[in-house]
Amino acid sequence: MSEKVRVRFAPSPTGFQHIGGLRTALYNYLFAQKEDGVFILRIEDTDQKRFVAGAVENTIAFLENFGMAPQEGPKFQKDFVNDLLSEKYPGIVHHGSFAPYIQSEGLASYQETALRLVQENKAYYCFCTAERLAILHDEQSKEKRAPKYDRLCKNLSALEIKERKEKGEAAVVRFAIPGNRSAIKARDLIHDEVIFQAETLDDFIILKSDGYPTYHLAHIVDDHRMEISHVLRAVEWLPSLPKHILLYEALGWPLPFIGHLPTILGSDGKKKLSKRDGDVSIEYFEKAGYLREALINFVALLGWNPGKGSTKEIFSLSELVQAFDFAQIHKAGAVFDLKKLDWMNAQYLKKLSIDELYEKAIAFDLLESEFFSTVPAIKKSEAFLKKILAVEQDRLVRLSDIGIHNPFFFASTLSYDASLLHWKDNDATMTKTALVQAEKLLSGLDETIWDDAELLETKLLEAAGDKKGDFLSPLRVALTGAERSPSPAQAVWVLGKEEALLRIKNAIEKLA
RNA sequence: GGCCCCAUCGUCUAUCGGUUAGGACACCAGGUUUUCAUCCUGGUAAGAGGGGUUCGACUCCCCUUGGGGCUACCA
Repeated sequence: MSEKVRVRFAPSPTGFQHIGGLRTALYNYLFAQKEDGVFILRIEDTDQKRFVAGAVENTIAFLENFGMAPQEGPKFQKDFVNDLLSEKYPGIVHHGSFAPYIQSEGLASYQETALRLVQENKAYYCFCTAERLAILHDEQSKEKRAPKYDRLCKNLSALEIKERKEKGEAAVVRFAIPGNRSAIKARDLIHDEVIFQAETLDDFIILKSDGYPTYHLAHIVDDHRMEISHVLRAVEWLPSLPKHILLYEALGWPLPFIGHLPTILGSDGKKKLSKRDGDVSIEYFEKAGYLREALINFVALLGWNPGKGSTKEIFSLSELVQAFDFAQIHKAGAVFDLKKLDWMNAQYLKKLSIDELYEKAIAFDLLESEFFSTVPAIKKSEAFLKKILAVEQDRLVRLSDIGIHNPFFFASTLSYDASLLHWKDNDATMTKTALVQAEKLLSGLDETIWDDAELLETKLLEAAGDKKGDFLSPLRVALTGAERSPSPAQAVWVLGKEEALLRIKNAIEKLA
């Protein structure tokens, strides 16, 4: 490949980024990095009706947050190159020498291209109303024929077109499917050769009556203008590939390499992932406590794998760049399995240092959660939280799990049934003996030992001897009041001398 | 209806004509452990069906079946 690799992620600003968008962006980014090419963001906002305010800003932030900042595209104002944007996108400018990167900012280029096709007799104006089209489609589907435009407007005279336009009749521009083709052969990076029947193709609209282009025209004009070398997009586009090929041919432009990515399916294993499968937005997963690194890693493996017999599954972004190769991209769709995401997220959480984990937790706004709203300030301190994190790290699946499984660490008083203190069939006397012994041991320990969880563990195990359950179980319950909890040594370490001893004393009183 | 795509354990997948079909998640059992979790060991579990091609097919071809996508002045 001698030509420079230039790829683009081209979402429309119709909502927030979702799992499928993350993967499309990721594969494009990985390929660009791998080939030392350019990764471009382009906004396809040619549908005025579906425009969602804030979506462009959200998309830019999304790519930056996930470490996939594009080299070219719309950017926040701080490092702009030129600012040709209308007031529709305040605070955003074009970054790169192929501006505009937002389609609504360059309508003239699509209109000129459409006009050129009309002049060359490869496209034509159509004045048919939505009503007529609906009736036509109804008739055709009743006769079980494929809905197809009947070309009523195809041979309108120049004069008639002029008159109707002057009368104010709305017109679209339709591409005229050439009649000299029986089949259209396409070469796909992932699907290899795909052959389409030309006779099934409709004279599709390339320019809408509001002057905006449709996707079909717009993306081709821009991919050509931006010298895009490879297009990696969702497989939903595969059926319209022959239209695009015909457009490229009519325009006399070379076709980029095109690959169609497999679907990401919902948990039912059938339909493509959608809102029906719970929220699929990236924001939802971030709020649920999944790490971006884990999300990237997980989504990368949905439809791709390193191949060559590799069993590696944990990949950093840079490792993905190294391993990426679209010869290994799958054709079949992949089910989004939340359980495996949970596992992967837990793996990432375990790898972090306590300081890193703490930073993630704070960035996650952990302390603003409902659980922490009732926690006293002293137990929201950095020192205390880091102890909690150290104890919980191996048990965490998501950041949102922090604290909630061990509420007793945050409570000021414990409420539990005294019978819980007894180890197996032990009676009250034995339990009391164990707790008194523990209290004696702990109150006699040197202050420095209290900061050392491992040493505390050693001391407690020493004292327990071969009667671990008899000694440690009552102590654990005395400290936590819970059937399940971290170990007594960890509980003692987290709570500190004063609170630990108080809880043991309360437990002894419960037995009296 | 038409067109197009797809098909290995429940799920993600390895295999690119010759393997006891491998790994991971999930699940089950056992071990470590004072409980929970982590961790370790083991186990259950797959080439949709039918034809070809071939000395030999999960692998190549065809058909069937099943699933999905597209079929808008949405992308």
